[in-house]
Amino acid sequence: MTNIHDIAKLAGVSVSTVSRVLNNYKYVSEEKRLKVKQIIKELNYTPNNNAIDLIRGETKRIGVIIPYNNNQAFDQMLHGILNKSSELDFSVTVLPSKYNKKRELEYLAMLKSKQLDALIITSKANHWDKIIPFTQYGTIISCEYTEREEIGCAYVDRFASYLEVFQMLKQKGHQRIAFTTARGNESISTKQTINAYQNVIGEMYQKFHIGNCFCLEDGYKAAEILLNQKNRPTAIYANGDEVAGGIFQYCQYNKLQIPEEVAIVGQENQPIGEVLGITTVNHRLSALGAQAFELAVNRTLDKIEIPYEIIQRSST
Amino acid sequence: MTNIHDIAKLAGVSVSTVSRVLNNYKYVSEEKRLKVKQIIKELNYTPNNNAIDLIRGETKRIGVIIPYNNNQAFDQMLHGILNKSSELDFSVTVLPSKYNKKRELEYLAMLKSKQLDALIITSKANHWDKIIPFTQYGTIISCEYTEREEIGCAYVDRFASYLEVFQMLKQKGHQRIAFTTARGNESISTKQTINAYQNVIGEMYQKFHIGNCFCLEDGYKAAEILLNQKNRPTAIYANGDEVAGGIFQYCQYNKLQIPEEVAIVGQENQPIGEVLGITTVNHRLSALGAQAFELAVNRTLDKIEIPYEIIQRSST
DNA sequence: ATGAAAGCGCTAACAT
DNA sequence: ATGTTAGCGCTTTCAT
Repeated sequence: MTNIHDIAKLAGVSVSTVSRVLNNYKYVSEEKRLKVKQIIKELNYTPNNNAIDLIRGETKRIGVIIPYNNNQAFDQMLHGILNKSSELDFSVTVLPSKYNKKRELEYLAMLKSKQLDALIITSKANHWDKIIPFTQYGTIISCEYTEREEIGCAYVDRFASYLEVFQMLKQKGHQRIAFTTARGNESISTKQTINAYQNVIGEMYQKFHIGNCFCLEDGYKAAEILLNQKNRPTAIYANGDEVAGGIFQYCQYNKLQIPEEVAIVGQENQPIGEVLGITTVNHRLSALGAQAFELAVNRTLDKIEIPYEIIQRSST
Repeated sequence: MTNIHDIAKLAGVSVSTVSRVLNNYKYVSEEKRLKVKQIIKELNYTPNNNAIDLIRGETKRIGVIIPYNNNQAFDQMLHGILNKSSELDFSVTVLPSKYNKKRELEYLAMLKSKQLDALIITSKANHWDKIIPFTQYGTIISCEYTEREEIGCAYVDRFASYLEVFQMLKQKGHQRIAFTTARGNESISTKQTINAYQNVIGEMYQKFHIGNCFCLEDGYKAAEILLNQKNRPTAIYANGDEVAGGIFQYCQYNKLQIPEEVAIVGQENQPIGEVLGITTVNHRLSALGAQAFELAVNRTLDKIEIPYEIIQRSST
């Protein structure tokens, strides 16, 4: 492997001069600059980035913790992040956590071991108290709101969006409203959904909440359970358009009129929802990811809210 | 920043002993090992990975070049890769190319500058001749078949799958078959599709080929163009289930019976296709990605074929 | 404008 | 079993 010393020797200059040429410093005579460039080209030399990272103490690399890597919501965030990374000169390393606390901490430790300049947490398993200490080693940006001032965040006011959906449904005359969520009660968004439900509808009715819904099939099964109850719900708020699609499919298969017999609302404005005419809440997760990435690159700890929008379609 | 020397000094040993403890070497007395570990804990010390990467000459990091980061097909490959990366102890850096040749070469140069141990190319813009030279700096794995023996690949026999679809359609009595593709004629899969078409149907009829189709909306527009011709096609082979979904939507909106008036075939077995009952070709892109990742990690240049499957549904 | 030299933080060959 | 030391390949003072 040819290195900076080889170049220096062959160009008849010192390593510092080569380094200056490499980094476009001024104060190098045009003559030597040209000579060095020529040798570099001849030897097809490229500097070793690990040495540069070591000495500079930064890598221009940003990590993104993603719990599931086949989930629409996190995919959207990742898309936003990746788009932004093309513009800025940073590369992104994707870190799948599956909400494993230990693994998540290992990823955080990558800040400490200088492998990452910053870390974007799309969703976390550990408590903030476990995470905050790592902010001394690099910027940490969250895609969920937190008051902790050591953490920057790009977030959407999910509680407000949940509230609005339940209110909209109630206004349309629905009294028995069910909903699905991804993780169980340990997740913030599940808590917020339940909270919003109680706020608008009142007492929580356990049989109208199905957890662990991620994909189409989960939605289908959820619908099966929900709609086979004696006093079945007249509206279902799904935690994603794919899940909503599964519910839609179940209704279609069982000849349940939408929205007359069952109204459906999804989330994230996916093509599947568009094609089925499912009312949805667009949380603009791609824009959120892009914003998070900008915060990470600029090492800014601002709290930036991304506005959501409800898209009315024929399913409500 | 505390480093290995600090630990050595405080533990009353040499740096090599600390290094040995760090790397779980034998031949360290239990006494010193304990002492070192204690000091490490006390100082909350973590080795600087850049120094390790520099000296070892490898990073345990694999790059993945992805042309579009909001495309079902590439998303699936990425999912497969990411899943595999959780098992193996490698991290993955995602490199969005948008088929920009210069950018793609910059990514390849990351092998040379030691930022990456290996590179997975899901789809490329440059000619192999431009890419091959970089194989001397690291393993390069392609997700498309190539005869070049310097390149390992995990691939699906797309030509065979295209052939089979056209044959299946022909057998069902279709004579006017149209199809959509992503990129134009510069892409391999477009060429293969056309090739298969000619092989089964005969002379290529330009008006039955719509390029630049990526999403639902593109499919809708393609259907609009295709189905408004005097001698319109009776079957459309879409280059993805989302595009197929757009075609489906157009047909539904315009009261065209599926499959009686228009048969539709998609690709990649996405939820949207499942819910709409669209016949599809599952190219098992996720498995393909996982396989590519394994090849990359093991620095193996094998050519491994992933079998595809055709899933018959009500749209044909 | 240019070069010498001191690191950056670590591993590993060599010696003991 | 442990320590000494020479790098890995680069940047950056500090002289000149």
